[in-house]
Amino acid sequence: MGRVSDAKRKLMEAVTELIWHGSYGGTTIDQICVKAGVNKGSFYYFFESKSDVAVAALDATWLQKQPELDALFSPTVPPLERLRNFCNRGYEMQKEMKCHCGCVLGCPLFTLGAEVCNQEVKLHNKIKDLLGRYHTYIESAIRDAHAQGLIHAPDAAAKARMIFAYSEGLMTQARILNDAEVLGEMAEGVLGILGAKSLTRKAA
Amino acid sequence: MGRVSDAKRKLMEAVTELIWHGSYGGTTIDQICVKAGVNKGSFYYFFESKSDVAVAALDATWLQKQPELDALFSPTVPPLERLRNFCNRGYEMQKEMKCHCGCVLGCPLFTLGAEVCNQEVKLHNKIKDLLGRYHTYIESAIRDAHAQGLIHAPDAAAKARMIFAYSEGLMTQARILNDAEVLGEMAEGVLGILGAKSLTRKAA
DNA sequence: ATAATAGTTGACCAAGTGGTCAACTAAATT
DNA sequence: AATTTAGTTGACCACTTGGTCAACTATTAT
Repeated sequence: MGRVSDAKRKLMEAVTELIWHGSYGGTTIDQICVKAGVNKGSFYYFFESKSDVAVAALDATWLQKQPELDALFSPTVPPLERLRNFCNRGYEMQKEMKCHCGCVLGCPLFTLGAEVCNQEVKLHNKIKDLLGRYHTYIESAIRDAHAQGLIHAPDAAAKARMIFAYSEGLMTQARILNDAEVLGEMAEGVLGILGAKSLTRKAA
Repeated sequence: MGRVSDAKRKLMEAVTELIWHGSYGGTTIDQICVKAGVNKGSFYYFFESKSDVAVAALDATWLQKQPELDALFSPTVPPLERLRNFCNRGYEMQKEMKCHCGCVLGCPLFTLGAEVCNQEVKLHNKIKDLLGRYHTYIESAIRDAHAQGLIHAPDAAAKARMIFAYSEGLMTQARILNDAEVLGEMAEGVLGILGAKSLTRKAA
């Protein structure tokens, strides 16, 4: 009933791209509207503010990515392979992005989280929530790997924190250097941190 | 000859604080002037733009920190101890900041670098330069540790990239979570990555 | 003293910002 | 065909932004 529209979706896509390519603070509502091809009046019909549309966009992106992550971290996949595939998927994605648009943009959650953590409470909380989910995937894979005797990691949570910091740090470095190739070592590095000597060799 | 002034220094201090607490994009020249207690006309007497003052501030901060880093990474200090001290110094600094102002702000170079990398060429280059210097300290410590037979790290550069990504990732996570305690594991984690089993035990 | 120099001031401008609104239009319901 | 509803439009506002400038003031060298 009433008119139908994809303006809301277009606005969320626009803000996602602008923030990822540039930054949150440097992105204006006007820019978002222009990029989405939507008038400002329509923006305020759907959203209250920039942080509002950003939160909505993160939610939408997550819903889109979750099935992919569930597949990657499926318990049917050997745990160390889950981690290796996760790393290599990140590597491939950034390589593709570099080809497509010339830019390596890293992990949008981590970069954005670091930017807004002292200014935008709602957005910050959403990011913490989503980053926590990634963390959960990693931790459960490590726990499984330990349970199956593939690695020695009695404190899976601690190892997960290490892997998480390392992978996000590497992603951010790739962004800063605009070089996807620094991610080529990620899977190896992660398995090395876990002490999975035998599995360190490549096996994409 | 002519009038003397500390406005330039006050402006650099102001921009440093504003960017570190908040973000580059969210900081305006007006804010910088207000915080520094300086008129806008004076701002443009000393600097051309926001990115200009930011670059100058980074340079000034580096000059201030360099002696401290030279001491930390002095060749007279056993190499693994250099790294442990470096990590623990970061930990202590962030803990102190949390007490002082309630905020854990992480590494300003890394956060800022991730924010501006696709927008501010000069600033971005300066940041890459400075981050590279940190990297150099780390790499040389690892090379020395290997040479002295303390660890097995024939590819010191690769290990340095890992340590760098891990430590910066952890710093950023501390910022996002506003929790300095995640940095408590840093020294241990770094030495673990280097395979320095015997030295993993604490010895601040 | 005076002239040269280094720095300050605050008014001013054009452009951009976030945000509002009443009038309008297209689809779905009855 | 009439009505309701969902979405669109673009003009409009007050405010902030980056940036300029001529007049002013404090310091130092001669």
